[in-house]
Amino acid sequence: MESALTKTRIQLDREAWVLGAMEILAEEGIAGLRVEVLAKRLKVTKGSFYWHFQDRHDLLMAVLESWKEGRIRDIVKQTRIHPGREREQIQHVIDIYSAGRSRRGMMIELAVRDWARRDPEAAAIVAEVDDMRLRCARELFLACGVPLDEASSRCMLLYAYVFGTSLMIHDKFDSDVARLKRDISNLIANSPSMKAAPATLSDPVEAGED
Amino acid sequence: MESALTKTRIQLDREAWVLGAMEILAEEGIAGLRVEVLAKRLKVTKGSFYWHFQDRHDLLMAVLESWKEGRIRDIVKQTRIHPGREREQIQHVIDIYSAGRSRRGMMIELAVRDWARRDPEAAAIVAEVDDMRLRCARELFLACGVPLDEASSRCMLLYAYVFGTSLMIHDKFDSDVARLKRDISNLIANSPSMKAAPATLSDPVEAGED
DNA sequence: ATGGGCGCGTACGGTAGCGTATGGGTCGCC
DNA sequence: GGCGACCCATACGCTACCGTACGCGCCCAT
Repeated sequence: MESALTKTRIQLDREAWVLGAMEILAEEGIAGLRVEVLAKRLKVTKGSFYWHFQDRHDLLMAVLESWKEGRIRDIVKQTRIHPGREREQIQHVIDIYSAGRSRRGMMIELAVRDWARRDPEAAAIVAEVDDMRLRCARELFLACGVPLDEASSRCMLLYAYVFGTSLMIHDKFDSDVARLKRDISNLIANSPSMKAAPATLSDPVEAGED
Repeated sequence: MESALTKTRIQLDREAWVLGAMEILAEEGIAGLRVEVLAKRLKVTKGSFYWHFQDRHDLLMAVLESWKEGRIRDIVKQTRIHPGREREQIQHVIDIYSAGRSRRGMMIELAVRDWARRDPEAAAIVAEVDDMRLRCARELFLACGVPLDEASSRCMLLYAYVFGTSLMIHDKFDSDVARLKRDISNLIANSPSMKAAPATLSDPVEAGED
């Protein structure tokens, strides 16, 4: 057992460092992710850091990998075909991000994408995640009876919207935000070629941290 | 007149510094906008900088102001009502950003928005610009005969899309990018309540640097 | 011609951050 | 009970950057 004096100071492993790094990434962006700052947050010194990681770049790659795996795990969970509930699942994907829900997740998402604009390694990861998400979401549209081309367009619009809306500040613009979000959701997901009636959001499909 | 020896080394003024700052902002983001780096790019030392600006914050505020004015000038130009050409103007607003055109403008746009996520002063500027753009774009929809609520939803979707799509990396996803962009543009701008036939992009409405 | 302000260079102190060197403490295990 | 392996602290050199102090040349007006 750990000595009684160490209290909560359990040994840190790589995963703990990566988790801490995600916190900072969400709050400060990639530029604010500094090893001495991270160490301070974890109540240790960087002597510890350089035991677990070769250098800062090593940490950043671990962060990218961890992020990628989490995103892919979430998206396959959210888009696993539940016959008859596809429309509902599409709605759920839109809501997860575009609603204020999961603010932290979106902050990390935006930080990683900003990072990817200047770092080819981050860009490669984002490309993978985007491709995975788009293909998975398209399957949902296809399962609803939407033609391939239209399905591609709609899920592309879907993701561009959820990321883009998180970049905007439109407090003053509209009085009825709920209506706005509902209308936009319909513009994205309501195809005339869809068989089922538009879903009005019943019980959540599955609870993802995403 | 300037001495013949100074050649191109015209005296720097605030505007020249702000223009240089915009360049760096586009390439490196707000975190990379350092006064010594900027001075080096302008072939002077920071001794000059601190003559024109009180400190780094002073420069950043000037950059924000300059950006705001440019964005507002562009949007009012692009959305000044040309009777009968409103649909075309909407299309133009979409194309300006979502097409690869004006990459530099979008880089600055994204850099400022990333900046605004952590800086209240930048956030206030972005809020102003967003509000202006949304209202101007809505006027175009209204002029096409689209009802108010729907016009609000569509122009909100429009801007969220153009910013969001610039954050994504979807090279592998679709083979026919042109069709994709055209389809999405139609999803955003083609309302059943619009009187005119869908525009197919004739001559450019007006050439804005935006 | 000359004095003063404008525009910039030089030099300095201070902080933050990266990576390294090295030593020490705490386990498990024989 | 001693020996590694593991985990971390301390201390150091180095670079980048901020902001300040100060000095110097140039131009314009008197």
